[in-house]
Amino acid sequence: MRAGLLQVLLWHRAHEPFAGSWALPGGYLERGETLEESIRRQLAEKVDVREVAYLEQLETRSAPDRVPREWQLATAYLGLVASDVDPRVPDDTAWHPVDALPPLAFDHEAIVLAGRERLRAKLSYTNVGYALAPPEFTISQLRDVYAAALGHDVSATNLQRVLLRRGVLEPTGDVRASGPTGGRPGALFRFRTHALEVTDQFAVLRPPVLLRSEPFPARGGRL
Amino acid sequence: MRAGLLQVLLWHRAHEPFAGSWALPGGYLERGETLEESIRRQLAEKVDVREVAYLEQLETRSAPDRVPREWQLATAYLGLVASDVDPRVPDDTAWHPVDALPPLAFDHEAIVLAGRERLRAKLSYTNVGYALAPPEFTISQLRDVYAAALGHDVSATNLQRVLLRRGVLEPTGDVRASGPTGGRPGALFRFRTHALEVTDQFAVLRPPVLLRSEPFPARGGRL
DNA sequence: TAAGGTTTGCGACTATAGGGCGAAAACCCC
DNA sequence: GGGGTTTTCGCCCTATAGTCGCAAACCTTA
Repeated sequence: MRAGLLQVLLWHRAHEPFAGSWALPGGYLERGETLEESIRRQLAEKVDVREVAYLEQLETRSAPDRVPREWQLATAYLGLVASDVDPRVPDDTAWHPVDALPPLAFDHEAIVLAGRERLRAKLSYTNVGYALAPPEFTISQLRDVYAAALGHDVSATNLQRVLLRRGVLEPTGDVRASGPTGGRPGALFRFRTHALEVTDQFAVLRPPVLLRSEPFPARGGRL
Repeated sequence: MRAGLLQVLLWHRAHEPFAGSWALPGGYLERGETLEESIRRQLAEKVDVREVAYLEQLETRSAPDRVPREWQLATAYLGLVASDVDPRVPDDTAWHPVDALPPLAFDHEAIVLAGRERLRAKLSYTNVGYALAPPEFTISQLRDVYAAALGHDVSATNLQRVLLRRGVLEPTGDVRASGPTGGRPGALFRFRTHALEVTDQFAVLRPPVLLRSEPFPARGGRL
């Protein structure tokens, strides 16, 4: 996430198959390694990205023809890097806006799109935003992050109200030092926790409320 | 799903490791096979279940110690069988209520619980119900199915209103022939489609409504 | 120091989806 | 026809969130 756009880190493939096209970074699992450990290792070793704030398994893809003349399964992960960190990446890799992908190798385009959908959904009902935003931020900054990820405008008023009511954000008490182009400085917020939390409220068809203790709190001796 | 309870089909293991305990049905992937094809094959061949109305990949588990003295990955799937079908299963397999699981082999307990959570979540914002319910049903029957899967009481009134408004259910026009213990016969409904559909309304932070054509539809020349 | 421009904060209003409840309707059995 | 049971339906209430507009706070420039 940079330059106001949601971006993916891609490798430029030098060898067949798909020499010349772009692909998601990845590699083979080593013995005794967890999938997640492997992902983190590949990211660190191969593209020197260590600041992955969130990592989630997407899907294991098994179509027999996904790799030409080979039978190969791949497990895709979604990894998020905050908008304020800018890891130096090797020459053969580059960030690409998700909205304007070059031709991708294998089934990687489907994977990227699936990842974007997953991210968009989770932004709605979890606090994953913590993985995209800087440690502290104004609501406007956060709005830009959400807008980039969601792909449409977001109302700062609404964003603030929703995330505050859910207890996802908390004010730091500070105010941003200097506005970018003048204007009232914004209050700073942070995500209350940097671990994934799900907003329960989306469980429709909720369990009935039974013990409503004190159904009618003493209302002043009406009888 | 039978007897008003959410149930899982389990194998009784005859050999080590975990001889004597129960396990999820499964097996090895064959060359050139898709994971989903493999699952369907295993279910058909080994436990003779062919009526899987819904199949969804859960997660690929890779902990190195999940299988003793071996390194083995497994991809778990969630499969749903409608409450009215009762496949005959071999002697070494049986349905178990998810709420009262026997000790399970490997990491299968975690998988079952993950599957239940996934199901519960998807019942809220998709039409997966079609995979659990009979082709036609009264709201009460559907309520029982939902209650079993969700693990808590469900209001028939509410269920009907919600699913009708979402356009998930449609009335067949018929009425159930004979009530079980007398009482008013219920109207019959069916799921409008038996393919997965997601209720969009849960995307909070929706895109702003721009072109509100006809903001104030001709209200009778009030100046 | 005052005016103008810009951004942020916040409250008021509205819309809508869902939950709870109770009365009426439709059936069975006696 | 009366009593019991289940279903249906309407009404009311709440919670969540989308929209709007004005006031507040800051900067720059005259």
